Amino acid sequence: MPRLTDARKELRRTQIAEAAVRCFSRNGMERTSIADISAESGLSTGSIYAHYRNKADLVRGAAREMLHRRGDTIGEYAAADVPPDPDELLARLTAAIDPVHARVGVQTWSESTTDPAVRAVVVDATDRMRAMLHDCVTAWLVKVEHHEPAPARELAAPIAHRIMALYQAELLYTALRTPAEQAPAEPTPAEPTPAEPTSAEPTPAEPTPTEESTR
Amino acid sequence: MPRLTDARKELRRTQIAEAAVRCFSRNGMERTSIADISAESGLSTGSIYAHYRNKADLVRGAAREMLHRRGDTIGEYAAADVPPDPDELLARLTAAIDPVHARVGVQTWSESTTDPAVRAVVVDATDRMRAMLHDCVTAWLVKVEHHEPAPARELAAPIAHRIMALYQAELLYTALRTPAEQAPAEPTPAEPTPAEPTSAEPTPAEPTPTEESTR
DNA sequence: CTTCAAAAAGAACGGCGGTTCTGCTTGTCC
DNA sequence: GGACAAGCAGAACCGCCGTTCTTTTTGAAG
Repeated sequence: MPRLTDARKELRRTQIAEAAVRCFSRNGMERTSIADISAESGLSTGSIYAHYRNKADLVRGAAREMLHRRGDTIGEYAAADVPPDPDELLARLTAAIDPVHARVGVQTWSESTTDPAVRAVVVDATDRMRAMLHDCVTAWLVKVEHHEPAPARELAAPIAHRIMALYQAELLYTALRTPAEQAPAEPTPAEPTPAEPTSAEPTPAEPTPTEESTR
Repeated sequence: MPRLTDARKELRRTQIAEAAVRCFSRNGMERTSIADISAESGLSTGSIYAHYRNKADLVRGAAREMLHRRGDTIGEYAAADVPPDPDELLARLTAAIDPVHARVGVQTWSESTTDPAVRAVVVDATDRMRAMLHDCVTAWLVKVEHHEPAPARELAAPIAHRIMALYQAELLYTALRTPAEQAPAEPTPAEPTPAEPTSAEPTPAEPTPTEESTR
């Protein structure tokens, strides 16, 4: 049966998921339409449904994709050969934060509030990452601080929990601080920007209010 | 001009805002329709628009309402006559967390990602609360630890920042841990629960997966 | 190279939901 | 207590968006 080869199919899925993440970062999950994701991914609306059952499934897939990618990135930063002390560890995690992922990450938390499937993904990723931090801190206690391995694991647990909490707060601050950037001007053939016909929102609101002040 | 008296009008606004918060807690902001809020508040769809210009305005109002209420609650807990030490302070803040507000709070963060007006509200509330913590910690340093007032304020800043971060993480954990409860069975005259006609979601998903495991 | 089912494109559909409109009702001011 | 603008209810409207259907293209297998 001539289907797409599994590798190619998986490629399509991540292609769509990554496009979705970019859209979410700009407009939020619920405000992003399938049409938006189609345009961003270069596919058509119909094709999306060949790879994801529906929008909820896509959201779940995109969340999983993003969290796994972030987990990998963080693993690299955190698991140096010589274990960093907790402050240094947190500093590295913080430095690795990508604003786009931070925004979508926070949106994912919000979605977890409502959708059990997304919550499962988020809770799993969180547990996974906390476990990694736990190992990391334990290694530091043993190799650098010369603790015994057994009590070290006990001591490491609350420290890892704390690092996790501070990291999540940092993620939130990044999401709040960074303004959502526009889509990178699609190469449309004509139309030299017809001077903004309508101002879109009936609520004028402050024109980008109090930018900095959370940190 | 016979309008409603200002007090009464404000009453309606908070009535609507509180109903909105309850709906948001159950279904999320975007999945909540104006009709839902109408039903919850006991008003009609048309009336809502006599008090809020549109849904975005309502969301902003509800967010402000909830954050102010939370700020007040926290102020009471935190500002005891004898200043608590940082650990005790955090413990009190944590104890005061209401699951409903936690969920809507996280949703508010997510909305800030997209809507500058909501972001302004959130950032303002955050700054306000951090300032309060700063005062609180400073008071503790001065009155209990017998520091000089001037350096105490310097010392208090990073501590307040940390307490804030840990509190926000705790808010997130509460939001992730607590399952969204159902609406409290409207007193509908007849219909003795006709055995759930359709299961609403095409994706069956796990029937409430891995409940606990985040903390 | 041919074949054939799957994948892709894009139009079409159906309904949900935000907003508005039309009378009826209420409460405030004189 | 009356009058009149407002609040209010509920129906009606309209556009958007998730999903599906139809047709065309693509690409793996023999």
